[in-house]
Amino acid sequence: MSTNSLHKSAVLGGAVKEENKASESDSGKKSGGEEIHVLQLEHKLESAKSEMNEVMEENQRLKMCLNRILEDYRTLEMQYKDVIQQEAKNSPTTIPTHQDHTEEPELIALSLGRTSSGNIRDERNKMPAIEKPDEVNEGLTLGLDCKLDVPKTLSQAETTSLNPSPENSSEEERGETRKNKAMSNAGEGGDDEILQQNPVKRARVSVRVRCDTPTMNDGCQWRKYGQKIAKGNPCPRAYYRCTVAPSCPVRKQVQRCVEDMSILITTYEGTHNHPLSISATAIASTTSAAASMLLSGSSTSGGPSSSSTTSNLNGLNFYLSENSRSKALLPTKFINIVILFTSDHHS
DNA sequence: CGGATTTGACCTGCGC
DNA sequence: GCGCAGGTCAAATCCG
Repeated sequence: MSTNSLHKSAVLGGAVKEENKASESDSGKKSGGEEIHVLQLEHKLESAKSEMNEVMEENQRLKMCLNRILEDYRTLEMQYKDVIQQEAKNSPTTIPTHQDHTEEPELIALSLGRTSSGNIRDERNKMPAIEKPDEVNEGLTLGLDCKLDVPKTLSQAETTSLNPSPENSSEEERGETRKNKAMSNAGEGGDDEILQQNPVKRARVSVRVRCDTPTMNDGCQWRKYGQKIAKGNPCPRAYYRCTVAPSCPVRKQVQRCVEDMSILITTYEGTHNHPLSISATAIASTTSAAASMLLSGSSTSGGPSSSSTTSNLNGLNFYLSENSRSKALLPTKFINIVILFTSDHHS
């Protein structure tokens, strides 16, 4: 995970040495009239050193982050196995298999890690057909992929179409305009139709960071596609779309907090269907871990309809809340997970 | 000149 | 049914 950063620091270190050599040889040959040049080189050396230190610090943070995630994963894995064993003991004939978790009502499932994108079909494709190689889709993609599973009454065919897999989510990204969706709502089955028929809830992760820059550098490439003045907040809300991969369904909203203008609220929606950069992976995995922790807690204490759950993990404050439109003016199809960065963890 | 951003118009969902 | 607000589109504009 952090090997690229390590490599980066190694390369940086090499560059520093090179410059150091150069400055030494220069100072030996040249006269005092070129001291300015030597000073410039020393200045560069200092800046390179500080940059290297920053990279090393980032490496340390990423390592710690990875360790935390691995620990969480192992803990959850153990708990999962225990639950399986207990359920198998209690009612071995009636308990559904856990691969088929769609039969458990109100269960929130969060996937972290490999996502099998399946076949990205290209019906009604208006965008340039950029065929993604399978190995990209099968690569390690870290992202938030949360869903509320549907009640038992739904058929298997329906439940399989519910999963917000990249196949489904990418369908939104095939250049299909909302106009076309509206026109096709009566006939063809699109995401919106599915969502209307079935109460699938996608996760939205809000990251609140004290940040002076217009946007938080999260390692991804984004393209702005809209801006709105939201009610109750004079600061405009900007809408961004991930442009790392042409079919990536991930979007984010960026808005300043109305109470504290120095706080930047970045809301991520969707799952990346492409490999992420190191810093992006760190953020995605952190949010996923937080969401996993919170969702698992809330699902056992009354389900996601409960108002909110708060927790703390290594200096990060998390709370999970399902926004109802009347309260937060957000679509009810989303579960909103808010992450407060109380320390300067933003990249 | 191509890609990114801006911005007004339009669509959709929800509450009354 | 109407109005409002959020979200998206796409033409115009900007910028490197």
